[in-house]
Amino acid sequence: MSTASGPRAPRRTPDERRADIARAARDIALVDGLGAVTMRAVAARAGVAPALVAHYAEGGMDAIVADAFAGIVGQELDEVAALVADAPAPPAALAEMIRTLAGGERDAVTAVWVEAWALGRRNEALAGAVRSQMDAWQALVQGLVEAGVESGAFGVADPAAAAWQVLAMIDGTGAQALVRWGETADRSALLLRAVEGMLGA
Amino acid sequence: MSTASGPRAPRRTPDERRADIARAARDIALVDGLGAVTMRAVAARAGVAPALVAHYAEGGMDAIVADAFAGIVGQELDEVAALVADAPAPPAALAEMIRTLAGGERDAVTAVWVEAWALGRRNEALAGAVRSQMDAWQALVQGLVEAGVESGAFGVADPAAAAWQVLAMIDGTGAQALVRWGETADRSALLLRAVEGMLGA
DNA sequence: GATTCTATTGATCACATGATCAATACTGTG
DNA sequence: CACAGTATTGATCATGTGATCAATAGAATC
Repeated sequence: MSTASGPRAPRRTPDERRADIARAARDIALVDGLGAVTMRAVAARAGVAPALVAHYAEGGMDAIVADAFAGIVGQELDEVAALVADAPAPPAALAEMIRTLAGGERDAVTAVWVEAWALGRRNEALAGAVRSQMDAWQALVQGLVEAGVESGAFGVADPAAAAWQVLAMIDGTGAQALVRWGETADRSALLLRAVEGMLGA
Repeated sequence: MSTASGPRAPRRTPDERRADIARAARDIALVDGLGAVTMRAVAARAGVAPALVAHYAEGGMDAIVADAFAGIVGQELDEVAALVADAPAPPAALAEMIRTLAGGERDAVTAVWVEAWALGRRNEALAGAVRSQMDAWQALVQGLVEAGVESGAFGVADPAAAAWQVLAMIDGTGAQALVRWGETADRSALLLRAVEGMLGA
């Protein structure tokens, strides 16, 4: 394989190329994990020479990995936020959120989360991105809890703490599922019941 | 550094040497993470040539990593089990368990857990070890919950499910703490309150 | 003391990683 | 069309990984 990369890639705008590379990095992270987001892997996926990836990686590979994480998780957050916004009421929104998060379709994203926690110890850019995304998630869930409290559907004294607990629960079950522990079948249903209990629904 | 490793290591029994290597692997995992448990790193720590580590690694490096994980987590389980056994009643045992797990003294072990979940995707031996340890933890917590239910301290319909939820909560908060998210000060207190709520204490 | 057994090592592969830099080939401008 | 600007590349470095194997050195046995 040496350093070959086929014919020369068509010339593109730096912004376009940057987008291509970022997209390739996200794809790889989802399929093979964040740890597989390597210079050569991204280059191959983007149909480009490894040196070009390095050229556009201003903060080094660490930055590309961090961006891939932020992109994947940010998109998931957007999708779930839309789901929550479309729900008729907080309880339904909560149910929908947990169903989509623990339904099994998003296991790849869960794996990215877990790997990000681990790799964040050695990649400060990634650690920062992880903290940002966690803040965003906290805000979303806290808003949902507050709406439920206001409508009388939830009975919780401290919405911020409750949101934090709900996220911990979701993250914990997600991590457990990564090694295929416990029955994945009704994972989402069990989780929903537990969270409803925590929120006094 | 090449391949130098100082003077020849004193000859030891295969069992002793195996124990030395395993110990070195555990030490490295606790300080620098499971991902740092490499042939050369273990060899250096054990004061031995890299080839000797390979010689004793019958299942390859993957097995050594898996053993390091099992050793670290197994010891933690033993310690917590002793704590639980010594507690006067289930509620006190629960409080003591959460205090020691989320107190901050065991962050290194938490990091090992999270890294094991991530690495378990590529290291089947490790994944197996992770599942075993999770089963053991589930058994411990479930026993604790059942004792509490029997004594009337906890009000829970399904102890197995409750144990699973408690562990998810602990794991989730631990993972979050890895990237230093949220106030670590009263982490243990918040977690205890949440878990008590889940158990109807 | 000589000999056998084996724990231990050095040297070396094959491969993968991130990174750098001069050289190349394309695009748009004059 | 000629030319300047720059996106893209090949080659190469330094480093790190797991693994293998013949050679060595030290202990136990006779």
